[in-house]
Amino acid sequence: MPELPEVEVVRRGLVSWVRGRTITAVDVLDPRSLRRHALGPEDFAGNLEGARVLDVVRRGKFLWMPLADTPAPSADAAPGEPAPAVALMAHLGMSGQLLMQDPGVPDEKHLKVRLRLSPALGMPEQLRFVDQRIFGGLFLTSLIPTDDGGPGGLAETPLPLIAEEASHIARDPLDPYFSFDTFYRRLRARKTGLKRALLDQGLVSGIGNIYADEALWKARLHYARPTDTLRRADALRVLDAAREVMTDALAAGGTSFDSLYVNVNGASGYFDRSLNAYGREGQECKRCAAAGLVSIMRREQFMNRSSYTCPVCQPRPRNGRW
DNA sequence: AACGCGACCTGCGAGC
DNA sequence: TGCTCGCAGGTCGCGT
Repeated sequence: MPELPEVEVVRRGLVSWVRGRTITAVDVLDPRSLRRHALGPEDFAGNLEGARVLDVVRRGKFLWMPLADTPAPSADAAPGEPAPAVALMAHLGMSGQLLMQDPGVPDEKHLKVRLRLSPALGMPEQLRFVDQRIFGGLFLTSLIPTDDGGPGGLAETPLPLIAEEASHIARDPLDPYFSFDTFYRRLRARKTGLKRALLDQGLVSGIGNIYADEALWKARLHYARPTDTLRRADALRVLDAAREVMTDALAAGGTSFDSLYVNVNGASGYFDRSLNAYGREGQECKRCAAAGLVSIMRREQFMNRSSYTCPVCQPRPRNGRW
């Protein structure tokens, strides 16, 4: 669901509301949303109550809040040893939302976790995690040192620490520290199709099914194009396309078809009006139409999900070659 | 080691 | 009306 632009919209919204505030109470309404917190809901709540939120940072689609003043470290920690840095991690999965709400607002149908925050003038007092499909979730994670410059993303204060659970995630194309050379070298070493590689968060992060199709369309490349035959110019074109489409989507407040994808204030983005490939089965390819040609966008199953392509300007690679 | 599939969930609309 | 099916923007873990 939410891909990089949607998660970044949430991060930007959240940071102004929660930075510096203390979590005073935690209500876990559905423990399934804490599936990745191995120690259970009581441990989760107990460690959060009294903690202060230092920032909101992101790596790919993972979002986390480094915390201060978390309760005492575990009993087996050596005396005098500083408590390990801890963060509240959030992943929105396919349908997760993080919403700032006033206490009087009725519980959302799929409200899973409520964090009550210390009062602050003119600011909502609750941060709510709402998730219909429960593919997303919240959990606590350690922050571990990284030599790669920190979470990067578009964090205001990139720390030289990264959430352990996100340490396998590559940088995203909008990250100033993203290295095209590294990406291209690793891409060429793979024996797989281009779209599968674009969706691999360990190779390049933030791209999901919508923006992969948009970037491939823009770059005139087919999703099954073998990565080990990609020329540098092809890879650069599709990466630049991903960057453009995600930058535009970010400026529009993200893509959303319905109320499932909203910012922290509950508002939807407008980027769906700008989509050229995703969801356009049966409609004319806009680029072909502009050139006076008629070509109908098609939808195919790939990786158990839909892929939208123009049969004319994104021809399927033949016998493993271009 | 890397690839590719199935599992994890709920809800909606289409078709019968 | 009510059932079934297919579909939905992600990630992880397993088998090969």
